[in-house]
Amino acid sequence: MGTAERKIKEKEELRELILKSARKLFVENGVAQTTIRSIAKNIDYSIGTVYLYFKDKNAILNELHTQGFSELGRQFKVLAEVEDPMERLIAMGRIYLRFAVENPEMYELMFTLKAPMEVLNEAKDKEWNEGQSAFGVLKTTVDQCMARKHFQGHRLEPLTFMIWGLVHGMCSLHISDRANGVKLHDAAGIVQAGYEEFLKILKKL
Amino acid sequence: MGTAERKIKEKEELRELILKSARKLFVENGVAQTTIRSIAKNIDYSIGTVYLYFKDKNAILNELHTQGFSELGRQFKVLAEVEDPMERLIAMGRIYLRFAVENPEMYELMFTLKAPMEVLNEAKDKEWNEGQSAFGVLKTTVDQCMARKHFQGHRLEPLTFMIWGLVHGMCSLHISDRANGVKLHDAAGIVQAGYEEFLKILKKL
DNA sequence: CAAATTAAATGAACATTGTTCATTTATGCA
DNA sequence: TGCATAAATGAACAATGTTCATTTAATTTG
Repeated sequence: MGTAERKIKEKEELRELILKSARKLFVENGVAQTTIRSIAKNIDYSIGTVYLYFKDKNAILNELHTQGFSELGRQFKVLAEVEDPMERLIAMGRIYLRFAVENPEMYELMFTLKAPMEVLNEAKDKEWNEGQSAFGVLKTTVDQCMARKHFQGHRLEPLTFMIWGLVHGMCSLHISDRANGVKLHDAAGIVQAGYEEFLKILKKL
Repeated sequence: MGTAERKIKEKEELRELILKSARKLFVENGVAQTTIRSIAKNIDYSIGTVYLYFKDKNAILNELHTQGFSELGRQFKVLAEVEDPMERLIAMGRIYLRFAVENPEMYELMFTLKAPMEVLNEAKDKEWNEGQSAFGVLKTTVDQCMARKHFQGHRLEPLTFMIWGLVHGMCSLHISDRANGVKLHDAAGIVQAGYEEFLKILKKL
């Protein structure tokens, strides 16, 4: 069945095209400003066609949110070369920060917006795998740091959450425009500067 | 002119009524689910009346966002009694965390949602006073800690931003439903637990 | 106090959105 | 070529933010 295979491939290609278009518009104009109509228009298909490939707008958001985690994970790949877990932890934070600052719309989709998570809420027993595995990677690294006698007296899970929160919080304040009041630095600079302070603390732990 | 005064007061009262209704609906059903229509219906006025008192929906969001800062500021009042700046810093964090966990919708309005900030973007040279003064309070406390030889080798502004980010980040992850994957604790518990880890670190600085 | 003027309130109407679905068009097969 | 299936369409609906001509109420004035 050569034709059947081709059709499946074609369907997959259109699906990808929709996602690509959606993403482009998100990045250019923001998630809120991107409508199903604008996505459809962008690829010269009708509104209805988009709904043939995605249940609703949230499904698109969720898919892109997953793509975001794939990309962040890809950027994390270089960390495998870093032997020392503490160094790896530090490098991981840097990559995370850079990703957030360079891809604010994607970051919002991944860590802030409720919409992409509603897909999970609808289907019972669905879990946020992306987040859990990302958290798992961080936790493993922190655990390895602890094995080397760092973070003595700390509890693994809450400490990991705190570190995640620290990095996420600075990104989040920056992206939601709340870090503007801190004027001594350019918008993205304060995030980096804040991280440097964290590193000074890390050295002591 | 007694009548003129009364009219001004009446106008102010209806304005407050709209805000009160809006806030009630926000807290009950979430910001996204609260429409101008539902606000109007809730107080038995027409849609148009709401627009007589507020330019648009963002103006209502902005006003409530400001109310949120007033309330958080009120809760911070007890901190005046805490002499030691480090203790004060710790207590401030606790109050902040509790406020966020107890008032998630308000917190989102204050620190996450873009809409209430758009009011500022429209009018040039307007600043985010609420955020800046809140940041200022935190900065002053950190500065006093530094005067007592804590945080040696750190820079005031970036360190303050880092601490704010740390606390905000955990709240933000919790509220946006991203802390669910961390299963060993109940939803709000992980935020507290994370903060405890931060305190362990603080003791050493 | 009645008429006129001003202020306040109304809700129909519009534009924009997400979403659905009966209809049309294209495609693959006998 | 005709038929059955798949894909695509876009009109139409409901919900939303917003506007504005009209109505209603209140106040002032002669």
